[in-house]
Amino acid sequence: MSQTAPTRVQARGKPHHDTSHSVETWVEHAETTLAAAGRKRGGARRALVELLGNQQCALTAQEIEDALRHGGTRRVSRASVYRVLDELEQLRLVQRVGIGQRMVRYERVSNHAEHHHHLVCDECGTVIPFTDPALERAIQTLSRRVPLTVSDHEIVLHGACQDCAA
Amino acid sequence: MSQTAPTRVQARGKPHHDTSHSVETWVEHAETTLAAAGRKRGGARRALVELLGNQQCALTAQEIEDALRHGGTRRVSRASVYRVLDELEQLRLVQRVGIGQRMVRYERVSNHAEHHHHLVCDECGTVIPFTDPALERAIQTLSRRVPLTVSDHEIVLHGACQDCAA
DNA sequence: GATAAGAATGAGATCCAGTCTGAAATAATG
DNA sequence: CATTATTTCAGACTGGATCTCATTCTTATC
Repeated sequence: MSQTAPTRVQARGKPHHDTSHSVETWVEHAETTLAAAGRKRGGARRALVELLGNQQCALTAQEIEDALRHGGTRRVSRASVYRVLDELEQLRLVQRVGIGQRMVRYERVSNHAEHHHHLVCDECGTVIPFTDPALERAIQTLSRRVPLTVSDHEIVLHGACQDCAA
Repeated sequence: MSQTAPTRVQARGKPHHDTSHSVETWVEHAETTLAAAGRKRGGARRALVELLGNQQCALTAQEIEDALRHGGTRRVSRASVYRVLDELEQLRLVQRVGIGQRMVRYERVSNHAEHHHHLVCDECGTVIPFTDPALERAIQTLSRRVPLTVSDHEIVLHGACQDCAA
């Protein structure tokens, strides 16, 4: 199991994750895919893609709207946030994460190396990403036996984080 | 992997699952727990407990309200549905299931033998329960290594069901 | 670089699952 | 059956998400 820091909106600028081994970053991939789908390049969508590209973990629409407003980037209307998120989801660039909280969260679809799941503290709501190869193998095996053409999976562990359990 | 029928609101009457090996049914356990918590026995709560006891899988609040209205049982107000669901969740008799759809779903907390997870068809929204011991073992092992006191977990496989994939 | 066609965006109305409130009904107890 | 606390109901309200449509921006073409 490897694990990174709790969810927080990343500042703009260079992505914090290591992309040196990738042929293209998620942002590049997203823009290519969008272009291939015949989309024009508006400012709102570009700002959103850039923001999502810098995130380590899932954000709510609210967090995205606030981050864009206060982050120095252009302000983006709520309608655009949801519309763009839907488009990106359609193109499999972004996925919804249903973490049991009230609000839906969104995060970019990662390449295999970055694929992760979530730990959720039911006390304070903190979301922590983790990865576990053994779990992924179990899911792979299971997916073949199931009466569903599996395209995706989601795993959430609920409990009390170290601060709240203390 | 074992698997049961797609989610559907079960008719009232005898529970469809096999309880012959249990010392007490979930409904009995729920009523005992409720009584121990000093609760009186109102009609709305009793109707809800009975309905949930007959379900194989998670329902939305809407489905519960409709099932009670049309199922011959007494009508129960929306406020009561949510209130009772909250109480039952508090007492660990019911758990929320965040399946990625808009609405939250609720299902009774099962004994170990009945513990299951969900397959969701992203086309038609059908929810199918499944169980997988290997997956549970992987989760068990993982839970010990994680910076969270794990109390629960949730696994959802997304994809296209046999009807929709065809 | 002007122009036209259509895509992208914003502001605000609208929807709806879920929550809250206050009054009325019901259950437990003596 | 009277008392008292719990339970329930109807309906108002909240807030995240969606929809509408007028306006602005992109891009293709000239």
